[in-house]
Amino acid sequence: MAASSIRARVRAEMIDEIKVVARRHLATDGANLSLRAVARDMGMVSSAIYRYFPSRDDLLTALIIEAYDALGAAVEAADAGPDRLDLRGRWHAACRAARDWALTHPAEYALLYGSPVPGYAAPDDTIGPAQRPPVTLVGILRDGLAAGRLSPPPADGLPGELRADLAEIADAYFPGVPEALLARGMAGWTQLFGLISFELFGRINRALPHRDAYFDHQTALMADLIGLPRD
Amino acid sequence: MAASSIRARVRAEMIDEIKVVARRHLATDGANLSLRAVARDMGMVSSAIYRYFPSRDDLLTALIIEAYDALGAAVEAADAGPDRLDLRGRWHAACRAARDWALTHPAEYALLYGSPVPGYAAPDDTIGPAQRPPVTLVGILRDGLAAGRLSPPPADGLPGELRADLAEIADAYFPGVPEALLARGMAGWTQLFGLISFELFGRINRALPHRDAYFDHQTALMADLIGLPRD
DNA sequence: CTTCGTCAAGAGCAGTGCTCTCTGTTTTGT
DNA sequence: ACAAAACAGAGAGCACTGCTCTTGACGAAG
Repeated sequence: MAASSIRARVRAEMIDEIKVVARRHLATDGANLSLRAVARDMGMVSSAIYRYFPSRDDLLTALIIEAYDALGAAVEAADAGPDRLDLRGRWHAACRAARDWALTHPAEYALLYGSPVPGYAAPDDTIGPAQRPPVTLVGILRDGLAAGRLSPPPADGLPGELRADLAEIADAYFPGVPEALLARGMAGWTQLFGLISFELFGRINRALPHRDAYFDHQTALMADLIGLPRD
Repeated sequence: MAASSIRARVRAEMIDEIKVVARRHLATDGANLSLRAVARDMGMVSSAIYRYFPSRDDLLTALIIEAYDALGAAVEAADAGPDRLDLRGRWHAACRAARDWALTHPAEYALLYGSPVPGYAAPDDTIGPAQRPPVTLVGILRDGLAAGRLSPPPADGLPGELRADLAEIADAYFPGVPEALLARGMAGWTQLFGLISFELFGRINRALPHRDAYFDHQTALMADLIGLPRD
């Protein structure tokens, strides 16, 4: 058993090293990760990698899950910083953390939120980690509502079918959050994703050198839309 | 000269057919376009393609430019439908047109707004067509401002440096549009892009079957943020 | 009628993911 | 303790990719 675990430990270390090298390749060479190049860097032959990952897609999936978790952890840690009642402070901290992580890990961000690879379908293991950032954001709204520092927006503009969809999501992840507020929270999350993607994928105007200020202003606009108090 | 132009015409038709076949491959097989497969479909050998396009990236660039123009034309046509003073009608029409185009041309949309290919840098020819949708959207705000149906938002929250950046963009594309309003317009454009990307790239909640209603509600929220009158 | 530019084909290079077979080592069951 | 089974890595090979270079044929221009 102890002898078995030494083999298992070597194997686990091998898997880790493959992921580290693969992540390095991802950062330098971009999204088209080459198994052979990873193997070359490790002094192995390409077919040996298949002892540890059944296919290239499985290696990518492992990297994706870890990236989701890293992003989620960064956002959660930032949200945990300010006072619980400082809703705007938490909002900005969480948004900035997501952007900072994306800017320091552009290739991994592209892996998560870029165009999906045609043949590749993200397995179910990814959906849990993927939801950590939006759950954190809407959590800020939930806390604000509970503390009475946030009034739910009018729900009159919501069609019934959409309201039912949103209620289902709220039941699963955010019990007690009214549908209209949830919709606004999702709008904030969509905007955050759009802002980061525009900046990272280079579609943003070149004539916008002060990107930090632009980002902060746009996230503040969304905080206004959601109704976070200024205090 | 006439004989020369017959040769040139055949050449132009050849280029067109390559692009048509390539677009078909793009739609079925996804983003990794294979030159050899295109050549095979045309009954040619792969090296013959290089008579017409110096590289695969150049072929992709041609497709990208045409896709930008198609999307831009769709958005502009939709915007031209409603009465000029029906700002909200124009806004929704333009947003829906962008989404419809993306849903019917997912691979081309991914080419435009997905993760950039590592080695590939979009040439300058693309930035003109790429700006047609946002120019159209902000044009709605400009018209509303000129007609007095839209009041510019307060500019007190804008840092000076950001204000200068926005003023430069406004001078180049939207003369007369105040900085704070331009920022809101860009927020709307970012949100539109984020909404479409989330839906198309599958990151949207599976538990949201009524996507049309969701999309309309989210774009209406942005119209509220911008200050488009309800009437 | 010859010359020259264009076109398509073919071979070939370096690279890719992946499979299969072979050898050597390590762990496991008796 | 020893044989059996599992595992790790190497190597060859398949089908595919983008791209280059050379060769031969054809049509337009002088």
